[in-house]
Amino acid sequence: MSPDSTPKRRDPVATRAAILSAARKAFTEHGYDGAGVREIARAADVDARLIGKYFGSKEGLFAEVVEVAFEKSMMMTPELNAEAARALLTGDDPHASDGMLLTLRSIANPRAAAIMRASIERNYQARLADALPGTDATGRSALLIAICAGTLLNRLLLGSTVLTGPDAEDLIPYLHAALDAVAVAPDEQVVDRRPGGRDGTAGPAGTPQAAARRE
Amino acid sequence: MSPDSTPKRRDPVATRAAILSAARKAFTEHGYDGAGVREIARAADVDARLIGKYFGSKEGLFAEVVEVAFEKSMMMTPELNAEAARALLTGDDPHASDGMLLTLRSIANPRAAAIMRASIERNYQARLADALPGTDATGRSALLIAICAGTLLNRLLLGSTVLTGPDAEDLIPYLHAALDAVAVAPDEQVVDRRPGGRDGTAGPAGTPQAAARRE
DNA sequence: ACCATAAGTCCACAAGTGAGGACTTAGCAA
DNA sequence: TTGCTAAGTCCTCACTTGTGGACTTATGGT
Repeated sequence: MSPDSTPKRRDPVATRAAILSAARKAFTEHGYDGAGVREIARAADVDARLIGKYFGSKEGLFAEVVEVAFEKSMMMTPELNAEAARALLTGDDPHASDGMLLTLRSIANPRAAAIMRASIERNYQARLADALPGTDATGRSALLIAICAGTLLNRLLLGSTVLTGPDAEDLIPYLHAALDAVAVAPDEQVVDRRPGGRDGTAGPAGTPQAAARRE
Repeated sequence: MSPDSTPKRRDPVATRAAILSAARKAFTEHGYDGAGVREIARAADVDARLIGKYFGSKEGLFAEVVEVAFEKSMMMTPELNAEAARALLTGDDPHASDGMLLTLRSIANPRAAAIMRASIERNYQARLADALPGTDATGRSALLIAICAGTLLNRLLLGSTVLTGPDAEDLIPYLHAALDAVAVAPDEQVVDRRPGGRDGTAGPAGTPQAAARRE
């Protein structure tokens, strides 16, 4: 991009930030193994050797990227399950699922997986567990993460035809119900699920089956 | 392994099978990008060039591996959700989830993803949808696959501490409920969920919350 | 003004990748 | 027994990977 005419201004913090930003993009797009240091350096308009200078190694750079990857990630609470289900199945915001995509595309590499596990449990799963009422909060939050990850995997990475097609909207209530089955405090769940209870996709639970399937 | 003393017996079908078997193992263990043709050839005790001869390319070999990867995969029906939840969270059978592992570890590569999507929708998701009562069977089967994939991902690949620990058993009912929320015909679901209905992990649904959470 | 520190650059290495051409030779049909 | 097809082997190519050493030069403190 920049011709070698100007020998490049020296700005350590800007350089570091540029590398970090380019790395975040490259890793979420191509995964840990798929993204090369040269490619990242080129995108950051920086010499490749600087990655080693600033972050020690590719692995060190990855660890720092992962650490901030889940910051912009959408947060989930039991009350937001309806919106979460919709976002997971129709998702438009390109940055909401960046952390998940980064994880899914880098999961094949065991070292990357270890780095991500630690960071996720500390920065994301813990917050999620705090928002969950009832027992087994940590385990249930892990389950919620699993459901979200699996849905995004099937839709965005595998490219499932049903989930990418227009009929994906019809599945929102089912995904919503599945999320509620794990997230919502069990006693509330039972009450709301009664036929004649709250309808459609609103509120916790509410399996919208009453109308459909009545042949 | 075999010293070059004997120049190797010629047996095309056995050679082909050996390559296929070694490739299946390598791909499920290290993913598409992580497994090299030389490594596969060495494991099959075969010259690397033969892979090109028999399968055209690494991609061709992968496609054939994927085609049979979900054969031994455990099948799911709404009635088996309890066992499925247990298997997903405590899973011992190393071959039951081979197809899923292969998928999860190769998903970062777009070409591999395209191959897998086609094969999964044709060989696995279709069968699963046939077993689902009610509407949106295809979409719901995609959702079920997503939940299973996400759980295995979090437990086996990411290495979630809760899911790998001994407390994972406590989560079976929650996962069971989530699966039922998608798989079981909605009307049956509501009936069974009533407190005082069927208990524990048995039968469809049955969120086992009655005992827990009563402070 | 000077100079030491460190930011940025260039070249190189060793190892690995997937793929293909040219060759030897085993196995089977005549 | 003689060929001929194809199975198996060897070597090579062109390329990419992450990392490191040695270098130049801008920058800020004195």
